[in-house]
Amino acid sequence: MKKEIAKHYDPAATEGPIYRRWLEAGAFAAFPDGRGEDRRYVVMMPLPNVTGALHMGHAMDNVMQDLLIRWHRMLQDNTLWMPGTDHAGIATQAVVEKRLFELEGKTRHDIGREGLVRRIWEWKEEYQQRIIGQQQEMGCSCDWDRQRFTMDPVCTRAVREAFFRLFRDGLIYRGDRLVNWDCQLQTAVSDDEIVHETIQGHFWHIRYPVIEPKPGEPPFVTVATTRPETMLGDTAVAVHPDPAGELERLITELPARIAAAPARDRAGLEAGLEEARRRKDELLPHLLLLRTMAADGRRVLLPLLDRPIPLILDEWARPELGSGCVKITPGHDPNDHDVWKRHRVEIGIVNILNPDGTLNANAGPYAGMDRLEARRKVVADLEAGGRIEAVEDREIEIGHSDRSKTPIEPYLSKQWFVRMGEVESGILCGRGTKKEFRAPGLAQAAIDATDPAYRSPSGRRLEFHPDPERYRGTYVSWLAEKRDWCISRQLWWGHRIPIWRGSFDRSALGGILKKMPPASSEELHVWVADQEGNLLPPRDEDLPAEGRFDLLACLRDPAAEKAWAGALAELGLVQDPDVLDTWFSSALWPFSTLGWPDPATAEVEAGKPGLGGKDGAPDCLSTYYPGSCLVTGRDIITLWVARMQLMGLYLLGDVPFTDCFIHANIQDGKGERMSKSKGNGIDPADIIEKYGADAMRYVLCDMQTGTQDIRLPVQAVSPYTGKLVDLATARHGRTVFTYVDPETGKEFDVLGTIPDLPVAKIISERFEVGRAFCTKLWNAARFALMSLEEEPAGDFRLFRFAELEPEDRWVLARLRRAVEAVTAGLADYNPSQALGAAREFFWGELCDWYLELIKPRLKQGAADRRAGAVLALVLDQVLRLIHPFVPFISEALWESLGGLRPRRGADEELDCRGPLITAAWPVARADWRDEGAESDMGLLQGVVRAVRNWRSTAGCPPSRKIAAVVKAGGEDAAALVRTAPGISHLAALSGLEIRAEFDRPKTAAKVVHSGLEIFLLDVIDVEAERKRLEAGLARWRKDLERTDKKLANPGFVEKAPAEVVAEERRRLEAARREIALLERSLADLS
RNA sequence: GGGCGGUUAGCUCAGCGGUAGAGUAUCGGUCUUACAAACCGGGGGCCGCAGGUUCGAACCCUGCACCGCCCACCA
Repeated sequence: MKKEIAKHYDPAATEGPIYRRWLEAGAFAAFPDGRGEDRRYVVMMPLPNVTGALHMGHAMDNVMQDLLIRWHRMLQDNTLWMPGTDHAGIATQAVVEKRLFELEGKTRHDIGREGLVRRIWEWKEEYQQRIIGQQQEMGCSCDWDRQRFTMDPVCTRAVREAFFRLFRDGLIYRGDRLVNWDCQLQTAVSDDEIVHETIQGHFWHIRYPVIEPKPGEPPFVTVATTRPETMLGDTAVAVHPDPAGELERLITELPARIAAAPARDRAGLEAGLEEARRRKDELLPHLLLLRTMAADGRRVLLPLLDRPIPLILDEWARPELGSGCVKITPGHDPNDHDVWKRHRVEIGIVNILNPDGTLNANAGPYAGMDRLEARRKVVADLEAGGRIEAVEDREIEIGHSDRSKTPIEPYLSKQWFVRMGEVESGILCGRGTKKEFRAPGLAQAAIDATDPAYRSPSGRRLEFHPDPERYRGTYVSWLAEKRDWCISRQLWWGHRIPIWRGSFDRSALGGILKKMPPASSEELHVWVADQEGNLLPPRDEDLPAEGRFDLLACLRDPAAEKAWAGALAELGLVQDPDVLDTWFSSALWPFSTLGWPDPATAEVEAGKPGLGGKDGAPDCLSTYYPGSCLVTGRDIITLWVARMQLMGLYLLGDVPFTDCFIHANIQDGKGERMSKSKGNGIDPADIIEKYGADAMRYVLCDMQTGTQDIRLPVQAVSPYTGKLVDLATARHGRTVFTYVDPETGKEFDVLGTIPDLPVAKIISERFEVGRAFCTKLWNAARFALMSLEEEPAGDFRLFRFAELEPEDRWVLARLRRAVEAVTAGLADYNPSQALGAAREFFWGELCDWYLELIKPRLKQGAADRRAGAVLALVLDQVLRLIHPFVPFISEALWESLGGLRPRRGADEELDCRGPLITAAWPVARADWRDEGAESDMGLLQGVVRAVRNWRSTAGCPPSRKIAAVVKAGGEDAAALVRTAPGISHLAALSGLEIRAEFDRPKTAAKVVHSGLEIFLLDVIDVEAERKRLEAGLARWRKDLERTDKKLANPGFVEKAPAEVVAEERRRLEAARREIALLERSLADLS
């Protein structure tokens, strides 16, 4: 079968059809089968949010996964890559709400919960399609039939089951906490969803008058704040219980710390010491007085509201800072909240905020104002009342919501939490499984799972790559805080919390508990919570005699809900309106997608493969859990990796994956992380359109070297001049998405967000490397295929390594090394190294040397079939090696190769059936070693390079053939005889003689290479020749001098390892030899 | 404020104790029948700065400077 191969590679015409063929062949599909545990490879895709389209950072993430998956598929593992998308609760709702307001001027309250959720589903459908389209364009070989969304029925069921189990085990509680409140989205957000920004602010010092001061007592105390409006919620002023001792301790300890501190910190510490001493002398009497007043129960009057509040003693008030006194606002400051917890009986707690950020009735005359407006008014009123002692300008760090970009307010509200820390008597992990074990607490279980010395009951642990210790440090240090995880969000988009609750007085509680529906403990779990949030068993006789209590009832699944929710409602319990943090459902992703808790009954969409076992085959959960490798960026380690680990360990008794590959982040030309919101993101589709998917993948793999981050400078093609504009230096226009063309001063857009501005295409010359590689691959294959066309495909003969020519054996020996190097690079999570090894073999050895060498043999046709057979074999192996990196072009060439040469191999016939995507990964054959051939080729390359070098400096083009004589004897001569035809061909010689003795004719040039003298006849230009020889001599003399000096150093000779010294001696000898030859050549010239 | 990482050719990055590397850009040459999106050849580096350890330092140690990332409650 003859098939024309196009002269140029056209990615756009090739990629789509190839991808469709893979899909039709079911090449991405995974099914449980008989392959053992060590032959599975499972990757769970980090779920892209459905908030928007993907950028190059996602492309990196997806390409890394596809690389590993394709490699393992070729290793013949049972390979599952589970794709999916995340509902991304807060982020998606924020985007849709924003759009609703911009386009229709409506808020979520105008269209209601149902209406908003419906719109978010519409948005999700649109962006999910867009994301899948992008991933398919990149060549991602995920099992699309198994694709999941975090709000699919099967995932939702897992969320509910996980919640039920955590709740039953007392690991979920409802607490009165200060949370990070987003006043715009009106929800709590987690610490991880906050970004801190430094802004210019003020520090106000305010005087609170002392109520009826006694003689000698100060008329007021001064406190300071950056948020003056919070004073409306003050319930105390604190002073340190032992200011003298505290200052003394500082003065004693600081000198030691100063001595140990780095120089740059010293000045600050010394100033601190000086200040502490000054305070001891000047401020201490005042503080001691205040302490006595506090102990005496004295009070101060809160200005503006004229509310008496107590002076209290608490260590939070640091005598070395500010006035030594601190206002206490338990409702709006986390530290003050802690103070309140220590002084519950003495002081109150006041919430002054409404959920939307306006002040409530507790703010008295300021009620109804926005908090920032109130701040101005409070300051003005305090000033008018002479209460402001001083105002300082100061840089302050303000937490902003990552989603709405508005300042976060600490806000007192009831939220749901997962208990991360140790639990008395520990927690049972993997309950009901064979891997059941006890752990001190959720966070500790996840920490232990990464300890190299630790062996889980399953024998598995988690390891990070490519820098195990560094990333483990990030993971452990975050988990070690064991901060309870706030899982409730006041949103409408997400998994509803499956709790029905009511608040009852102790007197009513007994009766309610008696009337609880007769649901089994497998359907319903009930806790009673006291005002502190402590969980108590719902037994009337065990409860405290009085107080107010929350009754919390969790219904396990929709069936239980259907059966008993009505009964709960009749008792006065209502379902909690909140939804779960999006990370709660994504933490379950490694097993919720596989049908946990029961694959047999997992509900999947029509037409999708089921998750239960069929015809005796195991089910998906037992086959694909635990998974293999999670591929993601550093920032996700705490947000997601840690949470998947602890959920997997708790619910299934095993780590969800054993390896975590942390890849580099993509930065823009300024070195800032690429992100859509920054406006510096680029759509992989732009790059694919211009350079092709393989070119993009090639470059992403090549950039992934193991360092932190990768700079990707991009340029825009100016829509005004057509010239390139470097976005790293261009000025922004009216938004971060627009830039100003430096030449015309006109503005353009890069994302198509501003309707009236022209859009500039984005390019990055980095990707030209990838395109060049594809072109080279295409051309080399085209040459090979054209050559192979010459002979009939039918008469395949399996040649033996030993019967091949030296260059054939050389290329196979090099192939063997390349297979080892590529495999090792992939195993080490170093795609760049793996790709480099493949490229070096393909380009630097196969194309540059082997193909050129065998051209004459290929022309001989039937006389020597060996070159063609080796060529087909090596091309086969190169395509396999390169396929995970550049899947489209390699698959296309594989098809052409198969058409011409369906049977390939040497020593052993290869299995070449089927598409490349499922072909076997190359094996490094131990018997393809040939040091003799490699040394012959080394000589050939050296001589050819020497002649080319001379040609270049002498300006003698290859079209001018030259006769040459090499003076050599012994083994060198024998090797030259073997390689002479190749040398002649590659160095464009008209003839090459090897002689033991030869005197240079006057018309010959001479070049030397490793002791050999090469005479190029009838070419001489004496002056040019002299200059060239002198330059060579200078280089060698410099080398000799360096080596000589090194060997003359007795320290070196005595202390350096013997082989290093021997190597230097060899160098010295080589230099002397070359110098002697060159000197003789120079002498010959005259 | 704490932690982690980076600083090597114009650019993007390897190398991490034994003569400074790749790709790209640049310069010179070549249309050698697969490939000018190529081939051949060349130039270009106080390996951020200052000390130290070592026979020997881009590499190890200690400072300093600048850049980036993560974490953080200082009134």
